[in-house]
Amino acid sequence: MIQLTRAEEDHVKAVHSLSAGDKAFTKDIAERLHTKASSVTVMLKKLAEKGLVKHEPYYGAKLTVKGQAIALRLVRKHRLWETFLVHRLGFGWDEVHEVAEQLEHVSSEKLVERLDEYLGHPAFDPHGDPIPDKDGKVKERLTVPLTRCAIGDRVRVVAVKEPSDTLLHLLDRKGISIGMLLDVTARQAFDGSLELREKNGRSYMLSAQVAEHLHVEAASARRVEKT
Amino acid sequence: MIQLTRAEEDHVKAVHSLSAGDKAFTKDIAERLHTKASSVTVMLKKLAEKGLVKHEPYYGAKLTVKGQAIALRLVRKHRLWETFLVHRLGFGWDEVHEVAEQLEHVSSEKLVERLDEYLGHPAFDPHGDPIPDKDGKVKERLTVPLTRCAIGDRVRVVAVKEPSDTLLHLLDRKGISIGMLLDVTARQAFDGSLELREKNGRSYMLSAQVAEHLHVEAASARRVEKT
DNA sequence: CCTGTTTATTAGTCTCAACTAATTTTTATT
DNA sequence: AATAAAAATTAGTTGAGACTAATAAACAGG
Repeated sequence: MIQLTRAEEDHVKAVHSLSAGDKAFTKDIAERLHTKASSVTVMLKKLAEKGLVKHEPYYGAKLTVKGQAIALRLVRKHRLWETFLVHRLGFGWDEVHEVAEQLEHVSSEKLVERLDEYLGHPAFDPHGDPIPDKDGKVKERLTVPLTRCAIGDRVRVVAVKEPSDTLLHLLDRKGISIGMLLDVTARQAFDGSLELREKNGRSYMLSAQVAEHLHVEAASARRVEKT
Repeated sequence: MIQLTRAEEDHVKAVHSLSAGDKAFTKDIAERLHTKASSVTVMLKKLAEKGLVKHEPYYGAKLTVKGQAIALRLVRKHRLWETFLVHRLGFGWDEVHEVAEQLEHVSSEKLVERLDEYLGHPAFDPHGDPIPDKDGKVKERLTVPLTRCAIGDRVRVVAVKEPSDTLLHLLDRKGISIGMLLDVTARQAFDGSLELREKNGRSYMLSAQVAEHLHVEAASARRVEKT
């Protein structure tokens, strides 16, 4: 198991999350890492030499199998730490990203496995994103953005995608959280905003922008997770 | 609160632990950090400019008040993490130093305070070393090396000083741990080795080298700690 | 008190990972 | 198709933090 520098790990992870199915582009990686395109190019060349990345100059980068494995281990660590921070230390879900970003670079196989065990092998993190297991396997779920739902649907909130601190803060304010069971009661024609109702009668108004980030599954589907 | 690099933090901590009361020497710092004296000199100059260290060339270094505060925060973090690893994740006390060394550099005020709370504000770490509180205060105890004890003394093991992995491993093998109540039953004239007996009748033989590292307090003194 | 040894410092080099500026390639627009 | 705009790469600097080699200061033994 090769030991990478922090910068190398950051780049591998960025390529991973920016190359959904396809390639990641230099500019986007630079933006993600708050760095410049030229620095990224150099790093991609280095990672290509190490066999972690396939880099086609001017056409983007994707991970090799080896790179994938490393990225998944980093994602695993990141999400386990987020889970720890929220479920054990009582952090708000809008406060954990930064810290987990640091913790994920601590290198100790044993630490990760013990932490996983301590948390009860959670399958999803506090934002609803799947946590890869020791072998990089993730529990897939069929989820759709709330915007895709029809009036009358009964759904369960299972994830917040691209969870910026401001979005999470807004959801906290409105009282929306992972696991909630909601009925879609109305959609405004003017702005696409949604009205939702909980079985206890409480109702919620969400803008289309917010609803786009909330992923749900049909309420009938049984939940897989429980941390 | 100035943000230091990892190397800077390591040097501050090294000066702290090597300058017990007095000064820390370049050579010793270098040895501690697995680096060379020349590198240390350069770093000391830098830390002196930042006002964290008083460096008298050729005569060693000591921390300023500012440097002290930083060192104590690092020690606090290190020992809290060690406690977490042992008491929550079930690590052996001989396995935690390396990992805590990494974790102590994670910078998040909130994380440290939450962790402290989660662990129940422990006053001592798994090796018996005191954990500075938020304000850098440590609970002092009057302890002596086991070698200083007389035949017939009843003592409680409270700390393992300079706990190398090999020493801790040996103690594990012999079944010696923090908190044990022991009677000093004999001392061999030939090599200074000690014989000790537990109230349950089990007896232990410890070499003088080992006994030197085991710090104890008179058994009558009530224990301060409980994690 | 001199001299060899130990310890520290200075000077100069190297690697990593960032940067800016200049150049090249691709893409988009007329 | 020509050219402007956008994106990527290359070249050359910089700073941090390590290193080696050379020099300087402090110390210890005779």
